[in-house]
Amino acid sequence: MSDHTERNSDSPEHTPRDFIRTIIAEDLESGKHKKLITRFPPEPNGYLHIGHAKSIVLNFGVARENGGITHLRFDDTNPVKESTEYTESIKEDVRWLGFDWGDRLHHASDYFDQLYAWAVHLIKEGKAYVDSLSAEEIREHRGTMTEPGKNSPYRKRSIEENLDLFERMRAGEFPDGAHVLRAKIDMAHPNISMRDPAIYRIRHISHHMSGDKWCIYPMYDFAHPLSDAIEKITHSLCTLEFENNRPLYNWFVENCPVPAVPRQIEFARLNLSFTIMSKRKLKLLVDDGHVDGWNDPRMPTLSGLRRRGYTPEAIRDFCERIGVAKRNSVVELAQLEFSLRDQLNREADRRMAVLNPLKVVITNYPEDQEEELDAVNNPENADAGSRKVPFSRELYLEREDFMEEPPKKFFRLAPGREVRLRYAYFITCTDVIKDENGEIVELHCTYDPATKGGDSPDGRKVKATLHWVSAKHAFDAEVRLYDHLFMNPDPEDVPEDKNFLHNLNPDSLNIIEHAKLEPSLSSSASGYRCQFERLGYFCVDSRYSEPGKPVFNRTVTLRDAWAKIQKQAK
RNA sequence: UGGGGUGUAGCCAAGUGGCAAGGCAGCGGGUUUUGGUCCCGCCAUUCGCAGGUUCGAAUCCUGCCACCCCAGCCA
Repeated sequence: MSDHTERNSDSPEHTPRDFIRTIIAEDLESGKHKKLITRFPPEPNGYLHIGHAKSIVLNFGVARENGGITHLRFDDTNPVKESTEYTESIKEDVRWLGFDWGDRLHHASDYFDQLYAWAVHLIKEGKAYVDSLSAEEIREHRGTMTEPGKNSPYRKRSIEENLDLFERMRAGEFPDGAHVLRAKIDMAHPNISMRDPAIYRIRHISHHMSGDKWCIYPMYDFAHPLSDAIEKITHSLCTLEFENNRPLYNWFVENCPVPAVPRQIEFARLNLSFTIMSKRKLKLLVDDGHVDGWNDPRMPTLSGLRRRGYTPEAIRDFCERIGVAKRNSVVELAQLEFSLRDQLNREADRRMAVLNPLKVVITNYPEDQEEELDAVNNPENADAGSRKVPFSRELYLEREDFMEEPPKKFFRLAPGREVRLRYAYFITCTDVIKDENGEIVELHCTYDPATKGGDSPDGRKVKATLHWVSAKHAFDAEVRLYDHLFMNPDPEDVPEDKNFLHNLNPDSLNIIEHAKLEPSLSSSASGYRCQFERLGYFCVDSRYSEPGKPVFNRTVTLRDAWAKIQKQAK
């Protein structure tokens, strides 16, 4: 099944980490089930997002831990909204996340014949009937949350008539909406989903899998439990909003001659601060051009996170850390970013890049001299080795790393102050060159040749180490900086007359067209990830990059104590 | 106002009658050629509220309050 490195697989399997694992452990221990089978059942009507990742990690994870298996099953019972474009993206995303369903790829549509047979079975048992009321009339008969519903006048049709009508529905004799097959349960049931729910509707539309074979399609409430039963799913894990449907789920399983009895267990779906998870709303962002597409790096879709530079390991780690419970909750985005940085810190190579360049001339460095300095690739991983970085008389430093009148807690470069250039030399600022508007255009500094490599033989200290790039050797590239797509931690928190679009962050994308990168970055391939020292983790964008002309996305910033100090000062 | 759920720190989350795990965030300190990482320390006398049972209650009982879900021929 999963072939990724199992960082957490050493966790004591005998101590369940959540209520679902506790239930499963009991069922396995009691012998109720000999083998665990779970399933991930997406409807192919959109792209997968980080919320789906929680479900995927849970379903595949719990099976793996217990020597069980997981099916990937497309819940494709509504051809009006589904397509193969979505099934393909879903398979790609599940694979990317690191999970393998093997030969267990299924579709609810694979079971249409069996489902139809069981619908006929229910009719024969007097437990289903064809209703010919209009959709609106059915709604009127349903009652309300506090009042019972009323029986449809068609509820007492004979079994023979129901059989005939249902067969003709299937044969295409009726237009959409003319009839519907309903389970005969109890129109006065306090649980509205038990008030004779529809189980088949007429839809003259071809299906992405079954083509034009059918013009009637089963409803979720009917198809899902029975598909689970057909596949002998032992534990059917879904989100809280289906809790109301569980009695119905069980009713179908109990009233059809199924080969196994699955158990539905509900858990809270993932909510993330500064993020929306609704497929409908994400689609709106795409359709209205607020983002670049489903895989825009600011989107919470798996394809968006992937393009942004997130790793599957980090997403899995996040899903494992947040746990599984029944209480509605909103996880802070910082939690996701922690898992990301945790991995990238260990694995990403370091590089130097200057986003907002300020020219610096080392006045006592020989005009035509150049040298190659050794730079460690990853201080967290000696195996990553080192590289050479060119140094010369003219350099670029980050503008924010110099202040003419530094406040007390600023310990980077300032007039007369000495700092270290990473892997290079100590330099001291001697002059500040300004243009006619008083803007700083250049700095003059001197270097101490004895500090080559960054160590001072006399043991003197500097309070800051800055990243830099040799001007002559710098490689120009576009760098895209991302911020929260929404300004409010709760995007839905808006004034009376507004919707979530009101909270869109106008500064969620900041494009730097000419960042100065160290030359080793010029040949970076799409998807390449590294840390730009002191700035954050970046990756080569898969959409805008061209051979020899990489465009970088900022995946996430580094934690920044100085930024925190500045923020507090305000 | 019917039914189904859920309330433990700023955010997640264990805990199931024996004296409030862990993570994130935050704060303080140490190390550091990234103001990163790492390390150390602090961060709930109290578990939605009020009663009750008990030697002992976040855990059991009663009542109340708050929030979420359900009236698709969506899933």
